Amino acid sequence: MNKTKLTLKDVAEQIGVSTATISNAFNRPDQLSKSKREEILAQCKKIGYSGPNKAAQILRKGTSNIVALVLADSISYMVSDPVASTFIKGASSALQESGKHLLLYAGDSNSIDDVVDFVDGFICYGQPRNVNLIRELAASSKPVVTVDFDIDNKPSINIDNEEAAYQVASHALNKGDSVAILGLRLIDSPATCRIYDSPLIDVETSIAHRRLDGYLRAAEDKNVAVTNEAIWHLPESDRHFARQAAKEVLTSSPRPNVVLCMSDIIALELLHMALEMGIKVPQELKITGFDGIEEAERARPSLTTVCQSSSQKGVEAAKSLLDHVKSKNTLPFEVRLGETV
Amino acid sequence: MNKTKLTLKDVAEQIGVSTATISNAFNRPDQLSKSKREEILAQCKKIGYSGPNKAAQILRKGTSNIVALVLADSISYMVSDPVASTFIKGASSALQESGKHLLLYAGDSNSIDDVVDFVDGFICYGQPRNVNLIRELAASSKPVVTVDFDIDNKPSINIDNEEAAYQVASHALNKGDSVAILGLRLIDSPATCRIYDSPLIDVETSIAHRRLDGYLRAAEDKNVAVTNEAIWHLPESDRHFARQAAKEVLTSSPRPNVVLCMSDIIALELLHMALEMGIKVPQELKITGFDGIEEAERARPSLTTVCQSSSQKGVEAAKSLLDHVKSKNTLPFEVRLGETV
DNA sequence: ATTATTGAGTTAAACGTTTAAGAAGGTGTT
DNA sequence: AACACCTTCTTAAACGTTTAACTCAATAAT
Repeated sequence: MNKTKLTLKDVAEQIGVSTATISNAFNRPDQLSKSKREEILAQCKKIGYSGPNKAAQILRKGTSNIVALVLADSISYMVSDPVASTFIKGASSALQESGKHLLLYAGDSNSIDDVVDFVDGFICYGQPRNVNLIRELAASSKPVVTVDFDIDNKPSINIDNEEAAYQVASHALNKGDSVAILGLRLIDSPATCRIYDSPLIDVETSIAHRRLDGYLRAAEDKNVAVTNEAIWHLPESDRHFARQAAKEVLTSSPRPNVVLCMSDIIALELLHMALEMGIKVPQELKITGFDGIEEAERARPSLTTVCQSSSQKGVEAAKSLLDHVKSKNTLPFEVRLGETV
Repeated sequence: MNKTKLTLKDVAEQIGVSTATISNAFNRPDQLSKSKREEILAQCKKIGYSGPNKAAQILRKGTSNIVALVLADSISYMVSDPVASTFIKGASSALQESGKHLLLYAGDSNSIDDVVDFVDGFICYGQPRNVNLIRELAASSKPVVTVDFDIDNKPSINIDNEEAAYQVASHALNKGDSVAILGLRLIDSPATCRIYDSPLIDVETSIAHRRLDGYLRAAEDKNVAVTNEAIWHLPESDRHFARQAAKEVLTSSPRPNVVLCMSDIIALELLHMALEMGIKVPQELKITGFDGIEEAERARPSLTTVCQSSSQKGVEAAKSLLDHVKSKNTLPFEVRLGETV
């Protein structure tokens, strides 16, 4: 309740020891006799000194216990997307266990240099709109781990998207012969559209392209032709974008009998619209999703999809950052056969 | 690309001016001739100095541009709850506009003192498990704004929960005569249960109690008796807790024909279970929710509920913090009549 | 009895800035 | 010509810690 905040120096004077001793009492118990330490700590409590100022510690120690979570999109989007928010869950709980704090950072802002000086590391989640921004981080001396994309050989957490896409597509294509693909962020367009011959973006780093590769390999294996007119681009895994794409796909003629969707959100929206239109699933239309969110399992008919544990990804990302493990980390996935194929 | 990070001092020496001048070039353009400033900035860019170290700035200036969002529950829960995550959306976008960063802080951890030294302020969202922790913050010199609860006369963002509850309950009670209430965090129990005569918690601060007051006033006005056996406590607005409570309510005899739920998540779960059991809504059972989430509008029959804008709450909370507005801020709400009453 | 070794604490130099106060020179007023 | 007044820049003291290097006894080893 004092007017001005107590400093370590004040406290040292009052107790009658050096500042180093106070500091050690809080940070390095081995540098001190046990009795003195306890005495000091007790005195501090009495005086009302709650420990060394963190801002000063950050400067002096060069470490803050703060980890930045750099999200590809706006925080808005990320927090509403079940996959992303589950990831945040996992990451935050793992970090919290290690006493780290989580700074939420939206990749669509450009003030990352505001924090790079004091943050302990970066977890970069999801294909960023601006790859260069991440490259900048990677060039800093701070540890970086990427999730759901790959960059500059930094440690990264991912599943084998190509193989997962291949497997789930293969199931659907067993019983279908004309296919459409609802893809995610394949080209540079803010709206839902067919990709036609627009140039694909971020082909080396993005999981969307790994999934596309898998779909196409499956199609090839089954001798199903896929033209660019059967491939849609959605700028985000969002209900509204999905709804529009679903409408376009379902009203296109000839209507495909297999639709491969790069997220469950998209697939579910397609499923609902198909049912509204009286299309029988899976008899007339086979649908696959991606991610394995809860809602996909609850849906009727239940969705066929690739299950991956977003929260585990979060945990692994945090661990990887904290342990400075430099290796690539490929997590397992599982195809869940629902009633939509 | 230098081995060791450049400091402002290094740069000053290289350019041949004082450190103050460099600092002013970055922070106080008015202290400098325009030409000199531009020259310095250009030189800095060339040398590879990206600006004053933020950790040092935080210590010296005593401000960090970081705002802590203190969540009542675990980050896990908050991020999955549509209401909370929408709030985070709003808050984060408003903060971002002002160049502030968002530190996510889970109220169930106890390391708040780790950040109190350098954070610029606190937004406290939702009735905290540990009110004393928030009191501690309130006692610090940093600005605090609370949302969805009230403490120590700090600025707070809220709707008139009592009135809102009263209004929505009144609609339902027009056509019903026996009532149950599915409440949120009314007593100190980690499980779903009737409250019977357990002592209510946080009666002065919690919105759950304001809502309960509203429900009870409405019931009184309609001459409907409400015993404590008709009031359930749920520890969280979670599907699983809701499911259990729904089951208990729907199988209790006599079964109430009005159920007032303190969140849409709870109400929706009740609705689904009722439909599964073949109970006709609203003919045999009237249901009201609270919050006005998207899913409530999409449901069939659509939910009757109190609509409040969580994202606007977020924006207002951020503004209130940034502008140091000390006044209480009561936001509007709106009762949306769905097909469930 | 001398020399190492250890334990407990202190001294003082960082960490990288910001900013009040001051100096030097130029411009305008009387 | 003397004075006040800007403008532009510099000096140096904070901001609140941590930690390597040092001192001083006391204990152990030879």
